[in-house]
Amino acid sequence: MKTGSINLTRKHEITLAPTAPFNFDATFHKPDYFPTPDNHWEPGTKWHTMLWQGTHLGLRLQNEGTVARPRLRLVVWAAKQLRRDFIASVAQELSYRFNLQLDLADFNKRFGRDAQLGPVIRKWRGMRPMSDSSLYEAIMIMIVLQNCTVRRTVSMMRALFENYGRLLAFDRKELYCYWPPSVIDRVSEEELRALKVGYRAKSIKRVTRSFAGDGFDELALRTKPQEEQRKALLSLYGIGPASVDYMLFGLFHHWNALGHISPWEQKIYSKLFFDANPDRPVSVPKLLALFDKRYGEYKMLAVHYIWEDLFWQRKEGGIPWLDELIRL
DNA sequence: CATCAGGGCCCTG
DNA sequence: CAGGGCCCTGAT
Repeated sequence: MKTGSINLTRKHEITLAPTAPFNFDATFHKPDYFPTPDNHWEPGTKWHTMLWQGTHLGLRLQNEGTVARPRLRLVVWAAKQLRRDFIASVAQELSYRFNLQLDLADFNKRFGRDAQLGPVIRKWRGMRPMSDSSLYEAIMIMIVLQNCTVRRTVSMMRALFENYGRLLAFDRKELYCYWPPSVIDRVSEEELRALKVGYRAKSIKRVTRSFAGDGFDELALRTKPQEEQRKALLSLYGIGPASVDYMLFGLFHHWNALGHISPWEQKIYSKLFFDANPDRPVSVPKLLALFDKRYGEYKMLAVHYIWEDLFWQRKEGGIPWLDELIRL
C-alpha cells in the first residue's frame, strides 16, 4: 500500500500582509499541539503540506517583518506549474486558517490591564489561534487523541500517514501530506484496525464516509451560525463535545468556545487560576464560571493565551509540576 | 503476571 | 443523565 514520495519541483512565491500586531512564531508554532509529520517549525520559518483542491502542495512561510510591521513570504511548491488564481486561493485559505486578518485591538485593549492576562498579552502580542489542517484532517486528529496517551496518538497518526498519505519532497524536506477522504473510504475497517487504532477505526470510517460521500462541506459550514456548526459537528460519529469545542475555536474562530474541560485540563486550570493542588482540582463548573465572568465572549481566546504561554515556558526550561500532568 | 486508566464517545437503562 | 464498554499501551 505504501507509495513513493512525490518530488515537488515547481516553486511559486508571493508576499502576504497580516494585520498588525502579528507574532509569527507564537502563531505558527503551538508547543502544546502534538507533533505530526506534516509540518515543521523553526524560529521564523514554518513548513507544512497541504492537499488543496486535489493538488499536493509543499508550503514554506517565512517571517520577513516584525510584530508591529508584519510581512510574510509564502513559497508554494507543486509537481506542476500552478495558475495565478490557484495560488491566490491557497493564500486566501491560509489567511483564513492562520487568522492573518484578525483584528486583536479590542481583545488587547479589554484585557491589557487584567492582572493575569495582561502580562501574557504583552509577551505574546499578536499571537493568533490557528489550524494547519482542513476540517476533515483536524477530525482525524481529534479521533486519534481520544482516550489515549500522546505517544500512542503519535504512533497512530504516523501509521495513517505512512499507509494513506503521500510523502512530499520539497525545499530539501520530506513531509507527509494528508489523504483525501476517498482513500480511506475504500479501506475496510479491519485494515484500519490492523494499524492499531482500535475502536477508533469505526469512527474514522464513518466520518470519512460523511466527507467522501455525504457532502459534509467545510467551506459552507464556515458561513453558518455557531450553534448550527456545533450541531453539524456533533452529528459526526465519534465526535463529541470535547472535540467540537476544540474545532469551534481552532477552525471556526469562535473565541468563546469553551464549554467542556477534561480531567487533565481541569488539573492544569486549577493550578493556573486558583493555585490549587492538582490532586484536589477546582470543580469544572467553578472554573467555567470564572472564565465566563472574567473573559466573557473572549474566554477561550484568553485561556489560549495563558495556556500557550505556559507551554512555551515548559519548552524553554521547565514547569516541573506540569510535566507530571501531561502523559507522554 | 494482572489490573488499570488514559488529552472521549456511544449506547443503554 | 449516569455508567459501562471500547482498542491498545505503559505504569504499577
